[in-house]
Amino acid sequence: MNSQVRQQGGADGTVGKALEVLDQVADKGRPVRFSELLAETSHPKATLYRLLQTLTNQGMLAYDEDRQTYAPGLRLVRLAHSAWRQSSLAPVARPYLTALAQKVGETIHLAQLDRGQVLYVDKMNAAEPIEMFSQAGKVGPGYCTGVGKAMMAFLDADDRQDAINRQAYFAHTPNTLTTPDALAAELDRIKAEGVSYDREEHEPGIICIAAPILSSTGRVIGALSITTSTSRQSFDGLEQHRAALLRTAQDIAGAAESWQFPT
Amino acid sequence: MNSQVRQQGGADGTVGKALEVLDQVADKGRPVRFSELLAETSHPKATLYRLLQTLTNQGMLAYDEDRQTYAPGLRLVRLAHSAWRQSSLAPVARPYLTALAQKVGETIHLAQLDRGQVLYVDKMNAAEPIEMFSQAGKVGPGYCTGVGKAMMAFLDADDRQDAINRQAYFAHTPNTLTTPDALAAELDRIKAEGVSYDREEHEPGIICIAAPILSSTGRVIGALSITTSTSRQSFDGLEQHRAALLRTAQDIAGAAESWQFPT
DNA sequence: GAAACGAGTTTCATTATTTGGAACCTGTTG
DNA sequence: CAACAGGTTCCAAATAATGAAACTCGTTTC
Repeated sequence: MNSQVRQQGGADGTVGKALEVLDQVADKGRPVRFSELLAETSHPKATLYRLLQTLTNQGMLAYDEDRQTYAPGLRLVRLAHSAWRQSSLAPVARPYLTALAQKVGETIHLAQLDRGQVLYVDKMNAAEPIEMFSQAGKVGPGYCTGVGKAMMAFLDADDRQDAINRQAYFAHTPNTLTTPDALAAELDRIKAEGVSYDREEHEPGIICIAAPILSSTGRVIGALSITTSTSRQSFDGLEQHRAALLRTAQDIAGAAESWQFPT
Repeated sequence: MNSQVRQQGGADGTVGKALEVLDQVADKGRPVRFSELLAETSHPKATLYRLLQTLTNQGMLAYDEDRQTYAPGLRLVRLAHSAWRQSSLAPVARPYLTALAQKVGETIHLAQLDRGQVLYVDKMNAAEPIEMFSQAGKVGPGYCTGVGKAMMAFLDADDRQDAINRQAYFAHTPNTLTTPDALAAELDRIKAEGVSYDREEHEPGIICIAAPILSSTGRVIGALSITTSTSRQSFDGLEQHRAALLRTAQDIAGAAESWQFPT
């Protein structure tokens, strides 16, 4: 039913269940009725009811009395504000992204890895002005995006295997890698080469070149990509930007390193 | 110690406690150590430890092994993406804000009420490009901001009283209203007049004019403000924008009304 | 207009989870 | 090397979550 990756393995207690419900509501992308959630969940009526009550009570969900629907609550927006500022690369990387976007004239994505999935934390659309949350916070698959593969390639063995296992391997296009083995092989190539490509593996006509952002100790902290469409640019065109991309990735890594919070 | 408003009255069960801890970490605004949290909380060591474990496990917190610190996790960013799109006025209001910002050439804020506090969901800075989460998600006090007072003024009796009770009444400036009675009186005036003002009540030199955004049934769904500084504009200058402000508020209300999700 | 229905809410004895004091690690400091 | 501080784990007692069933209340059906 859901071609996305499963995320929370084991439920840790009540909190885990509550957050699972929260995700369920959020994933819907629109206000949901109690019964709709009930149909999808394994929890009995009363349990689901109380979980929703608690979450609503806490402002994590908003309940529309008129329509009898639940939607993600504003408290999340408040919390995310902190999360974005602290745990994401975005604030630090902003200036570098801007510079790169202007230089290459293509769309730049900044992403981080969240449980095997790609979480876009910033986007720069050379031409148009920035779109807020409409882009930051979006998630995408790890196995068929440039940034996803770039980050996975540089994980250590355990985490890498874990990430490989979490993928959904849905064939979005004829070029999509659809087996763990194929992905693993591609990751090896990427690690050797230093950059990854999306060869229309996610959406037809969309290609990109991506590079990981690595800390001085070699840990993956994010990735950066230059995206374009086959109608605008050839693959060779992207290749031209390789140096600038790698340079920017390094710059961001450096900035992130030095800008650790004052303790 | 904390001059802000208390938010979650009673703890609902384990989930409530976990979210309380989450807030605590988020409010710090920087990575925190276990012991630092322990010192502030009433929970015993073991309990706090397990709550943090659970939250980290779930991706609501991120744990930095090297530094042994906790920070809000990326899962929040993902969730907030949904929340912002669904529960906030921002996506609908965007075009109207842009138009208004260009017309008046001042900073525009769009806010909603979250438990007596003002939550800014969008901002338009006529001149500069938009800053992402750095503005959206920010919270402010209700009793001494234009948008806060505008929203409170149009709540129904119960909610209004509740909101009045939740305020901290800290005297940020000599003009700040510091008693529930003074605030109530001001709210009456605002309700009669239709717009509210911030007369340097929050920050010296900063003034604004704000209007509520009301649904067709009269429910408060948000507020809108035009902000400037005394050095740039007089009070009368702001007054000039009253009509445009009210007009925009109405337009947004209309747009929000018709753009309810397809059920 | 009564009866059946569907969606949501509450009850209560049972069961499973959370609790927290204290003991236990483990790397640091005097 | 002993004392220590910041973390982590144990386990019996206390508490909170569970879920089948009963109950509202507003609709639809006969």
